[in-house]
Amino acid sequence: MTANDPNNRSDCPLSCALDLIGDKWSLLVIRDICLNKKRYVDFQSSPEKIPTNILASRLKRLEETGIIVKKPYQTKPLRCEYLLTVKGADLLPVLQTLAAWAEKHVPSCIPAPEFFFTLKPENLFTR
Amino acid sequence: MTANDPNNRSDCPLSCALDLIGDKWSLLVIRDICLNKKRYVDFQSSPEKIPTNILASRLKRLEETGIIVKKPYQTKPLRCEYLLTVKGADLLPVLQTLAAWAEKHVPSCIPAPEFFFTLKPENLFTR
DNA sequence: TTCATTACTTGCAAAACGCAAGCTTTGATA
DNA sequence: TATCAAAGCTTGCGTTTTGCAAGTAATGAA
Repeated sequence: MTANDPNNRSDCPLSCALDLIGDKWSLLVIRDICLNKKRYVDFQSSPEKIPTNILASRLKRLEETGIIVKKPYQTKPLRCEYLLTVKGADLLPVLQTLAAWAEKHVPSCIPAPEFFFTLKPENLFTR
Repeated sequence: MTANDPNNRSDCPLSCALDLIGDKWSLLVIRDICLNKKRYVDFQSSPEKIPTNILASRLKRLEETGIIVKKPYQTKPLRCEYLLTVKGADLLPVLQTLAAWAEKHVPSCIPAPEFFFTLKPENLFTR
């Protein structure tokens, strides 16, 4: 036996987490939602310039893994917004810790705005 | 202008952090070192079974970015161990936060041992 | 002399990525 | 009415990265 779930490399919580969001883009999409971006074009407008096919595939995967939900906000034409679930909002402390690490150790980065570190998961998810 | 450092996708601290360790394997190697693994074979023995060429390339990159150091512990034959720098040890809180998230939200994972959450960066790095 | 260990490197096929272009639905504009 | 723009994608295709297997070099042990 290798892992409870064959999609996981092992049962280690860290390994399981990285199997879900361990890539270059997923956490940036989640960051964007934390910063109140909701729509496809919003994510595309971020400075990292995520390729459109990658964005589509990440949104799909994050939805499939229950980290975000896709919710219509108008019908003609059908337009959806992407929102965090509780599972997704609970990634905020990870983002904050990682951002703090970079501010301390990566000279080329520019500090995140103060308010980012004051955000709390319970204010971010949908119900 | 896109980013201070052309290797970075943007100047966002999160983006900078992910440019360094945002992949499936890097944080697992760092986890291993936190758990007192030091040598090439130690990393290979972890349950995720990292491919040997990937391991070599990650160790190289982590060293180049100042997250780990490669240090000889014997000369005949020359054998080295990999240790965390301060920069690397300071990733521990990220690992702990991410592991806690997975324990809460990923049903298939098995909780990390208690002591993992009691570790502190200042006890992990070399001087 | 052969075998085992450690720490890698190399080759190659498969998968993922990234860029550009195209498509669909709808509302606005001329 | 014809054209245009916006939003949210999909498709094609070349490049890069990954992952598996095998091979290599240095040394010590049997």
